[in-house]
Amino acid sequence: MAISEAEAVVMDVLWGKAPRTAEEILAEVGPAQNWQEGTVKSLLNRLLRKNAVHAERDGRRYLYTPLLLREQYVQQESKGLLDRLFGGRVAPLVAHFSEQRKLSKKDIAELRKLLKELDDEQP
Amino acid sequence: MAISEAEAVVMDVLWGKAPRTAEEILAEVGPAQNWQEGTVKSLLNRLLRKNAVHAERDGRRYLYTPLLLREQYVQQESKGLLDRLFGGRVAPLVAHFSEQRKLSKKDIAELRKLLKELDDEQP
DNA sequence: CGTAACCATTTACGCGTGTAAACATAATTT
DNA sequence: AAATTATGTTTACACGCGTAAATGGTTACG
Repeated sequence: MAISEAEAVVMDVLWGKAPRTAEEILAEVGPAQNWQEGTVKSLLNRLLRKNAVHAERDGRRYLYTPLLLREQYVQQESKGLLDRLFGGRVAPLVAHFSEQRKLSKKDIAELRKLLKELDDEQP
Repeated sequence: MAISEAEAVVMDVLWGKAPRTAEEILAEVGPAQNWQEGTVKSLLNRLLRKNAVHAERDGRRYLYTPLLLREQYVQQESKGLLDRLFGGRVAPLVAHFSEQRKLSKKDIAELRKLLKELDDEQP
């Protein structure tokens, strides 16, 4: 089953550094998110049930490690959006942002570089 | 309030051609989606409540027209994903697909053309 | 040892969603 | 006019989500 947005916030912490305790996760995410302890615990339990994280006992507490990889998650999410909105193709997405003037100088420079690299790979 | 995925399917029909009756929408979307009549009606009502469509009486039925524009919706959705997963920037998204080898020849060609056009615009 | 502190697990609750069945009402057909 | 059809509106219901309170079980401290 897919992980929800709130759950993804917790995953993000674990992707940043793992393993972590619930307390550490709360410390990193609680203030910004305005979450209580119970909220983080619930999310962790749901992630456990979804096999997105693994918990290992460490004394009286648990250490949580991500099982779902960030790459996998990003892949699913982006592919979903691409399929739903752009016929599964990347160029129309970029065109969309281009039309909205949402491409920064930096984006454009990086895209150029990327295309050049693709050239070099496949001579 | 944001429109849901099922609601977006209905919007898609209306974006394709409007105005439309509920029956026409069902005809276009029912088979693929395995939806009954009631389902489409419910979704239309929720879209009405969210001010995403407008309904105009036409004899005994209604003609539905989109109020929310496809552009707006696509913008919201893509920006959301970009912000959540790629720090709000387009290039990393493209890089991601590039790494996953999900860029088609056609994509690459189109991206090239797009970048060239950007060049020409801003000489 | 009894009790407080610390963690985790269970339970809760309102809300949106997906999916319709029921119901209401006006128009058409018999 | 009665029955049927067409169409929209209301109600339903299970499920996931966001958010947390309540409960339960250990360890630590007085």
